[in-house]
Amino acid sequence: MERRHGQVGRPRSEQARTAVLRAVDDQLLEVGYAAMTMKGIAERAGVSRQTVYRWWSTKAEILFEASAVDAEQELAVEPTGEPVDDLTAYVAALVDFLARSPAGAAYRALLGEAQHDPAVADLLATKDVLGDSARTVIEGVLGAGAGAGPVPVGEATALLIGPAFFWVLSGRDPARLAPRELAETFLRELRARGRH
Amino acid sequence: MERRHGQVGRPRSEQARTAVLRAVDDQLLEVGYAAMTMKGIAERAGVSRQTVYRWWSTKAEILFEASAVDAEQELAVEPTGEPVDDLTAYVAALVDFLARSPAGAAYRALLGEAQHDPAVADLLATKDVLGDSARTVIEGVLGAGAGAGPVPVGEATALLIGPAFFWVLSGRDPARLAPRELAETFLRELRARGRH
Amino acid sequence: MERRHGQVGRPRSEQARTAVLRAVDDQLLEVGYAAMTMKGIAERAGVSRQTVYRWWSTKAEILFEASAVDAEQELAVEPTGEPVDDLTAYVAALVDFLARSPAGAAYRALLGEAQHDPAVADLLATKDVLGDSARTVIEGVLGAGAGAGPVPVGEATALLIGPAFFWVLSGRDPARLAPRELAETFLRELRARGRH
Amino acid sequence: MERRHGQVGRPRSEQARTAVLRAVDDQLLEVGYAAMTMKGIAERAGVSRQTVYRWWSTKAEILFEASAVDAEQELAVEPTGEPVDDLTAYVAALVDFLARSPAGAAYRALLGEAQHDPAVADLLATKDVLGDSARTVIEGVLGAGAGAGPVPVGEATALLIGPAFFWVLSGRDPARLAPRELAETFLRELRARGRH
DNA sequence: GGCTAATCGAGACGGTACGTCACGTCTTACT
DNA sequence: AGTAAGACGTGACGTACCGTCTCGATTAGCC
Repeated sequence: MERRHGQVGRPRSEQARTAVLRAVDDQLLEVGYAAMTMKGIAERAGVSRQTVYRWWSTKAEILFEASAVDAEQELAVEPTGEPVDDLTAYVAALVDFLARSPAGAAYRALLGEAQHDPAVADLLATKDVLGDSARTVIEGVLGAGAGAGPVPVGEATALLIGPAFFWVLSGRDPARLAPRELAETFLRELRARGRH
Repeated sequence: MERRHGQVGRPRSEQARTAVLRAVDDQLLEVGYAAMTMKGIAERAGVSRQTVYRWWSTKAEILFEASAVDAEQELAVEPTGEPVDDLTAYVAALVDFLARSPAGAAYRALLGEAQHDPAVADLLATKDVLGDSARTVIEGVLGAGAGAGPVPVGEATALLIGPAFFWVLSGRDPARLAPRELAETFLRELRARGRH
Repeated sequence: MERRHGQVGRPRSEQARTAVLRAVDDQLLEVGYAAMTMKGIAERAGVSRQTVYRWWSTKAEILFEASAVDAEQELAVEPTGEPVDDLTAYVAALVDFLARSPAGAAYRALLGEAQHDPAVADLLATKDVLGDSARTVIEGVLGAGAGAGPVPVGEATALLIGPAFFWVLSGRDPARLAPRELAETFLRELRARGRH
Repeated sequence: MERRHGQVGRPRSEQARTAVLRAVDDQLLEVGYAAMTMKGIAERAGVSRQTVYRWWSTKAEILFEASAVDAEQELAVEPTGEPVDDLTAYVAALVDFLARSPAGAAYRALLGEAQHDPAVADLLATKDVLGDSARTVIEGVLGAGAGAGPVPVGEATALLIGPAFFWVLSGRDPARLAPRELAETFLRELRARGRH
């Protein structure tokens, strides 16, 4: 009776899985997060409602799985060796992501839900997309181990991301944001604190 | 047939209005924004559902009306004449508001909704609670007309609010935030830009 | 605040009620009891599912309400003064009802359900359609107060109804049943017992 | 490669078959016919759902196979040579079967289903459990070939079974039934008709 | 004091999505 | 070929809230 290796029963349909992830992306753009329903996703994916529920509990979970990979890619910047340029590129990528990318729309929707739904907050807490990307850039600029310096990485992250984050989420025009100035401001502050 | 002045018919019940606003506040704390329903609000207020719909279209509208005044009060700081102290007090008030106050919970819920619901975004755009309070403080520190200086007020606002805003909304622990350091950082940057 | 007389709220829609009762009758004939669903009834009636559930809990309840009146009418026979004729007419009506009438099909379906669903059994127990009609006929033949005679009415009822009831429910051909013989048998037995 | 006689491949598991039949009996008593499901039977039997479906189409089929043998046994009475006693014993057995025996509960459930499900009606028509047992008793009393007498066996069967059958299926209390009186009534009628 | 008109409560209405359940079929690996 | 396991599409279940509607009752200004 015992089964030692290999899976038992019919294997999960990879086709169904990707169809759902694609459907949730489409639905987000077409009808928006609020109007998105489990039923609608299933129908759009050509998959039964039961199958959706078998693998995901909420639309937030599906959206998270569907957008996490994209988010990481869109927030990665190649280091050039020049701190100001790297930081500027990152801030620009951040604004693009938050304000213009589909994956960013998903992220904003989830972060919005997280403000009043603890389950979604927990979900987002499993992967700090913004914080991770910012830390990577900051450490690339300062050298690894920068967190041991005068500014803890967590706080530095907030200084770097905060202004752009607030700008976009409060509904301000992303075109009126100057990534290079934010990058320079951040660098200036790092150096100022270093002098103490 | 036309009536030029004065309303005809039974006047709106002020009692019903305040009961609804109170109910929406209570419900937010008790069940949270997501689980809040028009039906629940009506029942909690001891008012018919029709009456709620007669005066508000969505729970967001009610919540906005119920929390706007509180928000303004909680974000106002008395000027002391000492820039660092004023800014520190403001940042502290901001964190308290966002992370600990009921009115702040309402604001975060609405801002969250706004990320995926244009109607709520429009609603929030009618009153820039955070921006206005920040501008008041900044102008108090620099003197009015500071916006004409080297840093536009809008951008300065983002620099001041951004880090704390991101910190709280991304689910980080508000206790680990140092308002005074953020205030000093902000002041340093203002002066640095002034030297150009 | 107190309301002394008259109904409160929107009154129940008589149109919806009759549409549902009619729909359940139609569905029984068209798709049969087993394939009948609350959803199907609602759609057929042009009524929302919620409205059906508001007034009835199960399809059995609806069917019972829809067929009870018909059943009573179909089982009523006019007394002629001649016992054998009255009893024969009744048995004939009983066979017609059970084997050929829509209301009888409803009754058989409900009685069938009642064999394995206590809720339906309770429902049927609220109105003994067959027993009542038989008692009326028997008392018409013997004179009221016949129950005080040698044969309790309950038992007499079983003697009169039983054979035809078994015949139809066990799937035998109703055409091969001779109502007059059953009526004569019943009368003979009544007299035989009277002689003891 | 070809195999000429005997079956090819793994033979049907007798263990699985009996486990299913036992499970369906258990389930009938524990949860009742209505709440009995193919899934539940399979799990209870420790057998895969597919295996159940391979050998039976519906729960009615399984139940029929599981209870038919028991039914026959419970309705068989040993002849004593005394007509009244034999008939009385039979009626008593019939009432016990219908009202108190697990196999009888299965029979009632199936007969109930048959009232609104033609497939079940066909199934039951393959074996006239009640009719056969009654015919055996009647022929034992009258001598074989009794059907050629004044009362066709089919009709006699209905006279003998009908009252008790109606009594139980219409939900009346089986304890208030007098088997001996029904047996005597039946005998009286047989003799009365014989005199014509 | 009667009339008109808008509000209020209650609650029924048609909708639509929810999350669950059982159905009967299928696709694996194993025996 | 039979079996256990379990995913699949299907479709009804009963519930919840949506926003609208129809009632009777209430409360004001106006004639």
